[in-house]
Amino acid sequence: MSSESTNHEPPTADARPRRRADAQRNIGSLLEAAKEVFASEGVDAPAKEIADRAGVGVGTLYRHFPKRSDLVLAVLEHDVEACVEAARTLSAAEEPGDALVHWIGRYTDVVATKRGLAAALHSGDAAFEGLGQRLLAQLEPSLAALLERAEDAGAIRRDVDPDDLLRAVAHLCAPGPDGTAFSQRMVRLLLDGLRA
Amino acid sequence: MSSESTNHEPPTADARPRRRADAQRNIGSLLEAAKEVFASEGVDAPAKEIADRAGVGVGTLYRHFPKRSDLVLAVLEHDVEACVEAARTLSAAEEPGDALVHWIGRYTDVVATKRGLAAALHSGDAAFEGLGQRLLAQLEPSLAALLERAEDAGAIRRDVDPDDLLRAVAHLCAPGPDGTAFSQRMVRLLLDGLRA
DNA sequence: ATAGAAGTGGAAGTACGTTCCGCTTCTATT
DNA sequence: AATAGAAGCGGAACGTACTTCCACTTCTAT
Repeated sequence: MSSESTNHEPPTADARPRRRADAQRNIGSLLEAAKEVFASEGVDAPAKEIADRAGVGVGTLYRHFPKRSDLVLAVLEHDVEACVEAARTLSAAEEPGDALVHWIGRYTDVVATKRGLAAALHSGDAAFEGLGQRLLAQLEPSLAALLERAEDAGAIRRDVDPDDLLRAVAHLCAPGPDGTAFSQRMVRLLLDGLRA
Repeated sequence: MSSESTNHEPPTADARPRRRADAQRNIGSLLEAAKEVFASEGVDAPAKEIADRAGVGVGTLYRHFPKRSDLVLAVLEHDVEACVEAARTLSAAEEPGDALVHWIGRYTDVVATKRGLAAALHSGDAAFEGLGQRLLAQLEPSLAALLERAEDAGAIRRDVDPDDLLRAVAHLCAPGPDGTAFSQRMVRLLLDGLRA
């Protein structure tokens, strides 16, 4: 909980001169508060809860993050970047098949760990409009590269779409009575279905 | 849309003397209305919508179906029974492996067709408490029988839990941009993972 | 120091779920 | 057919949450 390095641009990032210092501070507080609240109550926790914990009014929350999905995405940014990075690292360090499996495992963890994320992704709720698309857009290239490499190595079949796979895993990550164990089992089963 | 044959017992069915005729009629109207509304707006449609369409007050809806899951389950009853029946029929008529695949296909249709059902099942929303458990309880024996037969025939691996499979398929059935096509594709992939 | 832009907070409007209870309708009984 | 009491009904009332809006505050460039 120290650095606020990432420069945030919720809406269109363009010819903005600069952002007032207090606004920047509030955005930081909101992100921190949201991370905590999301972890303990899920991504559909009341807006007031987050605003209160951040010490700002709800208006400020909505100003910076008009849709719930903006906030979720911002909180997830770090995880998503880590996934993209991991794809590079794994691809360089492991066999094509292993790299793929390990990366999927990591992605599974990210989604399964965020309480209510999987449900939110497919709730159809307007507040989460586009969340799935945006996550997909960021991760699709990473997975596509891993898949292609595995295909070329003959480790997996050739008819699997990266978007499909990302969506499927996200679906399977809804929390159940036995924590993430169920998710892990099912994702493994799905991966078995991938083999050539 | 003609017969109201099924005798409904939302709560505990026991030493109830009888049910007033108008109440029985209202329950019928509510089920019919709910089926229509669920189909067009999803299982989390506003309660008033359903009550209005049935021509009753919201109080009446809540009296007969205290939790949303009671209503959903009642509407699904017919589909669930058809699934149970299909398990018997398919098991008698087809090869073990084929029977399993066809049955899963049918189950997939049932879940994928109900707008919002998959999302509701894992929303964690209190209103849907126990819905998953109850559906699982009704369908588990059917699938267990099919699985065992397929296992004995050497068609599939032996480490698959019927509950897991039912839950996994239900998860995969959340509606996406391409209708049920995605669900079907993913379930097929999962089934490929099942092979011995 | 100051003008004006940027940002803030929370009240107000909206929507929906759920409960509660006075009133209506049914049914068993005579 | 009349009637008493049980069963059921409707919808107003209340609570919770989302979202918008604008008078007011705070910041920053000059």
